[in-house]
Amino acid sequence: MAVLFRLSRRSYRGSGAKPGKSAAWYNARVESGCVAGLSREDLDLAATLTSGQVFRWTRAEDESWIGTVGGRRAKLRQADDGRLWWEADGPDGGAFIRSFLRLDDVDFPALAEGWCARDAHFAEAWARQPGVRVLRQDPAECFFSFLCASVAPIARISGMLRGVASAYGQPLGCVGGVTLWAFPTTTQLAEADEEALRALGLGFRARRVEEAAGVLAELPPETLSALRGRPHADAKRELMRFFGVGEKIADCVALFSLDQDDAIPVDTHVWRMACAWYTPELRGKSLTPAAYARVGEAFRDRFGPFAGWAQQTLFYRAAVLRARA
DNA sequence: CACGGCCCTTGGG
DNA sequence: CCCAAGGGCCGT
Repeated sequence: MAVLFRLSRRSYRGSGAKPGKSAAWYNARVESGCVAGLSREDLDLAATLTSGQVFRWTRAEDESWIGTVGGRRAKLRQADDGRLWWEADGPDGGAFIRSFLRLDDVDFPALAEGWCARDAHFAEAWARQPGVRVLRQDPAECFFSFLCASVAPIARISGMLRGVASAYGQPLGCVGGVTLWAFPTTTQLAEADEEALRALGLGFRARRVEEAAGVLAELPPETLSALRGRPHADAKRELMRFFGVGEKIADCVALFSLDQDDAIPVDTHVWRMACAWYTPELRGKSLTPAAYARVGEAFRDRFGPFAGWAQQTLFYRAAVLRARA
């Protein structure tokens, strides 16, 4: 594992020239299939893709969802009976989709049943919206997504990331009426300077993205994905070496892309719920590192090794459903 | 260690 | 028009 160094502000500034993206036709073989035996409790595709863990999926006119994962295009549609119809770039499109949705390694309804019996607040959130899974994202896209997510509503995060992808990522043509770009590689993203990123609406996040891309471009491409399987504390410490990455963002990356299912990202919503329900002794206090650790402990104590999944259902209720109300 | 000021912008009321 | 939005850093 390469050692990552937290950089101070880089003196070098790139030219800002955008990489050529004209002659990029993507010709991977498209595969298709169906995942049978899925219920709405196993997966609610629409809720999962709008739950604030991914930001570049769009709904097509035929109710299907179009997006990319790690440079592969995918089209997903969940039928009323729960079955999931998919199209994706090969090879092994079916395994690729199952991995993204974590269908093979997490029995979500079984976990939720236990949590409903144990926790009335989870039960209420689950009754309103079951099937909000935690995805296995591409670690690099997840990392930059949450670097852009500071103090921004989901709609704005989506706008920033679409801008970044279309400016610096590989064009992948049009699927179901939706124009797709791969999320830029760190090498491509390292071409962006702060000014260009600010022009895309990133605001104070522009410097953070520029510096992180510059660091990652000098490291092996698998640097972030190599954090999978590392102890949570180690992975978190590595991530927090980047300027702009604190505990919350590190936990988001760990949970949503590194299979760290017990990571608890403590944002304002989770903090409020914790103070109200799980850690009343923290009411009125500020979210210090000690308090942050205490909230994570309380969630893990209550929900166990997949506490991050419980957190996502509670977050969906507190943030997404409330925002729509 | 705890607290507050500050950073950018924009979607939505 | 105004506000709040899934933070983090840097001072005190």
